[in-house]
Amino acid sequence: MLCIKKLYHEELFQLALLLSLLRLDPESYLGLDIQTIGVGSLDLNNGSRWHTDVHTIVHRPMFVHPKNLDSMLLNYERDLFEDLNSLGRYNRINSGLNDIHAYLLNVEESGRDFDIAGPSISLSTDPTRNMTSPDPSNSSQSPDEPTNTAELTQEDMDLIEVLWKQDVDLGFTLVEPTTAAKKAPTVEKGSDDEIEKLKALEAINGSNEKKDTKEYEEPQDDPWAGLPYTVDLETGEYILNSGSRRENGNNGVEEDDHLLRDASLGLDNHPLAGLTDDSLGLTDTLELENDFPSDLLGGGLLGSTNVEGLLNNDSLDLPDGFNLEEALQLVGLDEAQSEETKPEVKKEKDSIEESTSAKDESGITSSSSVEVAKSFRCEDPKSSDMIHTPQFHHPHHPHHRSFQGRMPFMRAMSMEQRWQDLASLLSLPGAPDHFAHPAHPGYPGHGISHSHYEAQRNVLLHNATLAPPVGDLNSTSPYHNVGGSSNLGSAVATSMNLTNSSEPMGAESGAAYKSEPADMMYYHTPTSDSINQTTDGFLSSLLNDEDLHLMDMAMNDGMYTMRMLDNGNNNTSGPTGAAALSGVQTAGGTTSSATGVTTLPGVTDERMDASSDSAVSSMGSERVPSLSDGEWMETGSNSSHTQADSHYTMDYASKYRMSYDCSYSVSGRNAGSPRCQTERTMPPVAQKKHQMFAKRYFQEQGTGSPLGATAHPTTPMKYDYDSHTVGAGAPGNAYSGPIEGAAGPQPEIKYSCSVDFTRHQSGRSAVEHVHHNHTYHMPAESSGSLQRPVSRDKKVRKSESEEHLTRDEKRARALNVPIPVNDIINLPMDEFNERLSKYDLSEAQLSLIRDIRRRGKNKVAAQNCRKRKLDQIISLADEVKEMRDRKMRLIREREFMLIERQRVKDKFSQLYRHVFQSLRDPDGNQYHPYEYSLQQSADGNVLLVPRNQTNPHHPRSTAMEPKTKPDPEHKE
DNA sequence: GGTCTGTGTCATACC
DNA sequence: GAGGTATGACACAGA
Repeated sequence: MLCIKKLYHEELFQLALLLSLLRLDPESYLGLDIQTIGVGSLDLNNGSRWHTDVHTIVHRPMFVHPKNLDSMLLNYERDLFEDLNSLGRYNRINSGLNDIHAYLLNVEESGRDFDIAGPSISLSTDPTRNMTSPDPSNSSQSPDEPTNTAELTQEDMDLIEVLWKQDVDLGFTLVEPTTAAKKAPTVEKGSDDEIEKLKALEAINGSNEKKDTKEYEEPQDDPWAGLPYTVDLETGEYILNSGSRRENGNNGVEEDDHLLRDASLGLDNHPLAGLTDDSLGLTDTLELENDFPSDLLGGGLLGSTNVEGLLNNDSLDLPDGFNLEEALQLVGLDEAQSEETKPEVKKEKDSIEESTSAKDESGITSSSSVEVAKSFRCEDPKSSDMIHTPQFHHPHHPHHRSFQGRMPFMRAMSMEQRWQDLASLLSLPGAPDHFAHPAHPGYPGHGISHSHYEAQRNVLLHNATLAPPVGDLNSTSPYHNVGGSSNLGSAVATSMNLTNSSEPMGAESGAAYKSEPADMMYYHTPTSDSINQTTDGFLSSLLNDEDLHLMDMAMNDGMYTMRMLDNGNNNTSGPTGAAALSGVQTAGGTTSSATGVTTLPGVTDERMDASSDSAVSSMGSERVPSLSDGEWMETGSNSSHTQADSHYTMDYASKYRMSYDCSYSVSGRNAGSPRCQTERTMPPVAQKKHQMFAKRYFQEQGTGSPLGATAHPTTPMKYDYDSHTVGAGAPGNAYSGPIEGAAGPQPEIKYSCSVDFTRHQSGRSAVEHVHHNHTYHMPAESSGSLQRPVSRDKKVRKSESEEHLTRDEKRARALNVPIPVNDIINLPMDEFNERLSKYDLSEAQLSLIRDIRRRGKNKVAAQNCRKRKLDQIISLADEVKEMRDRKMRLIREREFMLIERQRVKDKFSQLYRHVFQSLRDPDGNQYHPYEYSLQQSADGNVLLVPRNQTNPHHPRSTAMEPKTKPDPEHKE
């Protein structure tokens, strides 16, 4: 309760300063003040007393020169919040208020009515002068404004005198002359030097407490928080207001002093060292009673450097020498680190900070007339910090955290609320009815709060040895809803939840959080054809907007484009996808359809399916110009290339789509791809056998048979093309079919008629499949009139086509190799040998044929290999991104856990102090924190272990008197 | 003219 | 061992 008083006085003091500065009538403000600050907990006997008390205190600043009030206020605030030792200095500054504390306590304990004169006495040793010597500057006040000092002097003087005497009679230690003297001048003179005098006073007090402050390891921590104490005005020492206080005398005071100082010391020595943050908002007694988280707090899970190192390490435990960033840069993920990792967290912080700042600012600037508030906020950065009290809750701001340490939550909240109150107050400065706080219409004021407080106090006082818990401070005010560390944790949790929940749509954090949906989209898009087809741009946008930004930039034109193309082609592999095909596929398909050869759906499907391979299709697309120019297609190389591509496509598709595409996609993005799904439908038959089967099947089926075979989507197309061309062209007629067909269903077929070699080749494919023994010279003649138009075009381009001949094709032409290069390359071995056996080939020819076949095979293999590499890179990039996202999630979780740990630490520290301070030796004295510490044994008992006792498991072995406390009481 | 990219080819290893 | 495949390395052409 006294702590509340302390805060209360602190609040009042500043509030009074503000009121004085604003020329407000303290008398009219009193009720408002009481309700605003919620001093119901301060109600000793009845509310009216506090009114008077407030009145008295409020008048104190009136002795300050009004001209200096502003600067004084700033200095005061600065002293309060700037210095890390603000608490100690604050105590010094407010020693006069502490005097009031002492007086109030004395009065309260004495059982007599609390009266106004007591505090007045503490404020000034020369009340007469206070009353009779109003500050000259007060004359500058508006004559309409009430003269507060006059009121005080008129009414209070007598009371002061009487109570002074009463205090003396009751044994209350009067204000030390020096203490009074250091207040009196400030109050009396009201000169321009008041600021300096305040400083001097601080210095004086500082010298008096130098001994004490130097022992504070963390002075910002108020060791007296939550303790009933008074300030010995003679010695300046803090006197614990316990039942043994008077008995112990100065020894007790010193004991308490040490104890309180050790409140942080003990914690420092405790596994929770460093946790001296005395956040009053945390002290919810009920929560404390359910918590003794030493194990948790001492656990190294969160604090382990392993985790930190792991999280901070971008290498992700990659092998030595592996530069992830370099690798990421290669795949375009490098910059994502800087854009998503740090900025993300930073943005998250900043967003909260900005929101809180905006909130505070809005609350402050709600009244434009609050000049003081503005100057406060603008001129004094500390004040600005003070205004941003909600930021203290944010764990991401170390300075805020530290600030939080030296600024109790209640106080912080009070400051903010005070501003708001003042803002509201200034809106109706002259309003007669101030007793209902305009800004808090629903605020109950004394009654409820008081009763609440009383209830808790009574409960707590059941244990006479227990000091009033710090935590019940919050019970009387709504502040605990705002400033508690639990709220801190919850706020963070809320923040986390918000950020998590808003990840897909978050603006700031979205940059990082969107990545997960993006991942989902990205990884899961292949599960749907429609998505693949329609979300190409969507994916790109997502990727661009998020973590994949750079990756997308790096890959969208390459890898992803290929992938999209792959998907697109794959999507077009269906019956309806023919229109989407372009280049060779489209040409072939349209040609086929244009020829009216409606028996080619399978063919079209095959070709499309054959082109479904991304790498091949892209390459095939690139080949389109060459294919379309006819010259390239005209020669055997054309057919060779086409079939090579087709073969490659088919080969790759048939072999890798299942075995590679699905298996290599580590990230699983292709797991559900239609391609793989389609591929899965394919029986895992050996490709070579499959191809052979296909070819033989067509051969066996004859010209008309391929339709059925080609209609099967999984049928290899390597030779289907030739087969269907035969079948499509003219079943049963090797020459009248695709080759000589007027419509020329296939480009190569159309062009193949014009050139002898090509004719042989094209005719070969048709003839040989059917008759197995048709010279490639025949097709030209046998092509008949149907082939003439085409052959004319081909002849025109003949010279051009020769330029596009591959080396092998040229060599083959030079050596008059009777077998088309395409066949040389793509024919199965047995058939290839069969073909070879049909010709009487020279050694050079045979060698060339075998080299051509080898190179052709190798070329396809190289293409497949490259595509495989590309896909592997993409997969790795996806994995890297996934890992990065996971890392970010873990970092966020870790931050959250750290915040939670800090919150629990705070609770524990308070609990520790609470329990330790409640312990009494047989004589009723408190244990010295320097000498004892609370530790928990393995069996759960809380032990009071001497500090020189390092082993907590054998506390009784020491010379000191370790005490085992039952858990129900002390584990709380 | 240098660089980059795509492609073909060779050599090699492996199946 | 032959054939096919995979892959690194190199060369070349084109942008």
